[in-house]
Amino acid sequence: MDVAKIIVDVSTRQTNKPWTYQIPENLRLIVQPGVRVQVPFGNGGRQIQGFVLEVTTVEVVSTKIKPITNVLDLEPVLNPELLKLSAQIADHNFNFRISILQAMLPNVMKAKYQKSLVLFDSKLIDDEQVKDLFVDRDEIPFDLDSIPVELISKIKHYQGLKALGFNYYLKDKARVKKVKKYKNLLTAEQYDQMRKNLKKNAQKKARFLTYLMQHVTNDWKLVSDLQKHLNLTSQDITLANQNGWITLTEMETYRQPLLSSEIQSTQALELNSEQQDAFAEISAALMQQKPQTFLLEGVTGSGKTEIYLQAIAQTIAAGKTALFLVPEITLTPQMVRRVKGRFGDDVALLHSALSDGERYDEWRRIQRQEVHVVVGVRSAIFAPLNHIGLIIMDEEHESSYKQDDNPRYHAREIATWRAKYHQSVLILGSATPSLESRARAQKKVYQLLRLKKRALDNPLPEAKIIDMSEVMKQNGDEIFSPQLKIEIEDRLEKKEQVILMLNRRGYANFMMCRDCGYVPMCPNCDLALTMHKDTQRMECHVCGAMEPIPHKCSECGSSRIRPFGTGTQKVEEQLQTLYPQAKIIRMDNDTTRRKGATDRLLEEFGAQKADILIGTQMIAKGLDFPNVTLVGVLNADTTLKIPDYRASERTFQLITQVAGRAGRANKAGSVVIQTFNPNHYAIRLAQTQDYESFYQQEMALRKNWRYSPYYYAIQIKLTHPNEIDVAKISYQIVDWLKDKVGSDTMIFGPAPGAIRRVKNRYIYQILLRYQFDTGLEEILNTLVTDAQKMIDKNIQISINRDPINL
DNA sequence: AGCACGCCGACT
DNA sequence: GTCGGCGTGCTC
Repeated sequence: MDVAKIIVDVSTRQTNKPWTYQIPENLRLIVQPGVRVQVPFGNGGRQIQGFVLEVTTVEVVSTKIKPITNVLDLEPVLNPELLKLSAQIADHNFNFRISILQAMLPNVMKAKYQKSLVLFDSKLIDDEQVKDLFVDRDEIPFDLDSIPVELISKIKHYQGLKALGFNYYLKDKARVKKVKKYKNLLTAEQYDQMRKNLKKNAQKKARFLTYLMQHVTNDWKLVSDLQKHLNLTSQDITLANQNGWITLTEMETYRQPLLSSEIQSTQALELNSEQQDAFAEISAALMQQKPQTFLLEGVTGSGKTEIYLQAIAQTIAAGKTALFLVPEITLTPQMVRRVKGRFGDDVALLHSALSDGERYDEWRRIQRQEVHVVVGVRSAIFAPLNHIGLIIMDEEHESSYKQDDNPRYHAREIATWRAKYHQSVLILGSATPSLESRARAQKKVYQLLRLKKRALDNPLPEAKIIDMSEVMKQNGDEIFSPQLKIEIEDRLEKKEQVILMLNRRGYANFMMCRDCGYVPMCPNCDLALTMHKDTQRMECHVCGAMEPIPHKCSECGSSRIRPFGTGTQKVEEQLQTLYPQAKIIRMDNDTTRRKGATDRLLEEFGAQKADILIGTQMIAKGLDFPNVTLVGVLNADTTLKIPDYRASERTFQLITQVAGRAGRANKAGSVVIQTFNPNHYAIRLAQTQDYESFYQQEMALRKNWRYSPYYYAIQIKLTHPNEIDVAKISYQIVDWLKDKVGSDTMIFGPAPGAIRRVKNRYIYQILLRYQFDTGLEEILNTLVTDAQKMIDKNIQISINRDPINL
């Protein structure tokens, strides 16, 4: 019997392996690895989506094997490479395979399920409420929005009597956009003849026929163009069709967010000698088709992008394809214009700002091998390109390439895997490489290419460090130092622009009662609520819970409850008071949540409609505004204080990057860094943009403390509604692990999470650090599979490799 | 996840 | 004696 091994769309450990389904005779030719199918699952008649991994024949026929209901794709949507990759990512990151498979495809291809209630026999129903559900239909959608909860048990009752039943539907949200096209049916002479035969007053028809006569071709043209041009109604078109002037058809089209025809094409720029040296190395590897990884380390403005573009050009010329990953925030319209300007329609764009339909279309263009270049964010690493010759990961140190929630994977890990699979060149680029990558370059696993100069030869901005504890002592201002104010005033006067970064959104960090010290906390999490003045709410930045701003302390009744700490909103307010004439733009999670808001704000700032841009770390990256000559880091310590061994690395990267925003064109820029730790090495070295020294110092510390890149880290996170239970279980798991892990593997904890409770679940974590432990992956996969049923059903375990947040 | 099955308390 | 509450375990 022909059967298919299928991964079903049920996210549990027990279903994280292929299930066998019979292939019905009529589907035998279509069912093949990589297609999506619809299969029955469970004994309730439920229909779910599945992915075919392989097709085989079995001798022994188990009665349990059910047949596939239907096929959702005529052609595979996942190629053998991606199917294979999905298994490895799932195992390596302790994910469900189904969620990886879904992450590889556009959102619209994820199954949408609908359940409906069907009336079998109305005579068996005597309850009026239930009868009323079916007014003029005998099938209604069944969901808790449309069915009153109190009717559920009655419905179950009638289901037992066979008066009612359920139907299950699986919907494919993928919609292909169609467009109307027409083709000429007659020759120019014939059109001319018809025009002559028209009545004198048929002016519109005459214009129509003249146009057709002048534009006779043998291909399909857009009806919409015709209509726009001659101001025709759809009736005119139908008539022309009936008269035999033209023939009509509907054709598939792509939703194109940015037409390449609207983009000016650009030429390759000339490389300076440093860039040429780096490019020569990459070019040689591409030419020899040598699988080589490069770490391109270059200060902001050193012209990394131009090297990428020329490497892509060379890849295309060799008949191969290129994958270009950039972090979310750097994929700005300017960036898109630059790439599309160079490669035109040969580029597909996978960006989170696209609508689901647009992303689906871009994906299909890639799937059909209609493009050679893919530019996109993290998930674009799964783009179904064949014959990959080059993969580029810009800003490779960016933490947005790794996501701590499902599905967990690091785009760099996948880039490495795919580069190896395709034997292609991989370029990791950054001004401040992750220590992991820089260390690999040290060990010659990667080839290090360095760009030390800015491409346009303008000097790096001059940076000052301001000791805020001194400022506090002298005039009590905790937001702006006098030095920073002087510089801001200077720029306002000169009509130059200012960027200020404060890595904390909201108005005030928290509220506190001055009499009893009470701090309003989130009801669901162990965390103080942040005050937001614009929405007049107290907001939890972890679970999103909101409360009104208290005017009286709920503990002691005192009205002396005040905001403490500073967020972007407060800075904006104070700045506006200090400089009423200045136009200020604030960019943080709150002002950019709406779609397109980020681009709009940046465009406004770029067009110099504002003097000051204040924002969280999202403004640190990739922006290139020539008129910005001052960058202020208001509180460099916010990232430094995070309890994570990467705190110094992140602080260094952030300050270095934001400092790079100053003076990018011909104007000299300056940077003011305000801090309470003026002598911290991360801040000192960021002042001089001295990555190499930072790398040396930080590596010594990491070695000493046995952190990455010397040791790998795996975090086991346990959550449970009860704090005592989660602690108990955590200790049991540590005991269980102790006998099984390798001899050099260190187990830390269990310890309560940095935030002890999130969304009413208590958090405990265990940290494993090791250098070599080949059996660990399997042990941990066993742990997630078995722990739940063996210990406590309420426990949730998630395992996270190299976690970003500890 | 979502469904059925089964064991227990409350009610006809 | 029956209904329906939720805890438990299985799904090709």
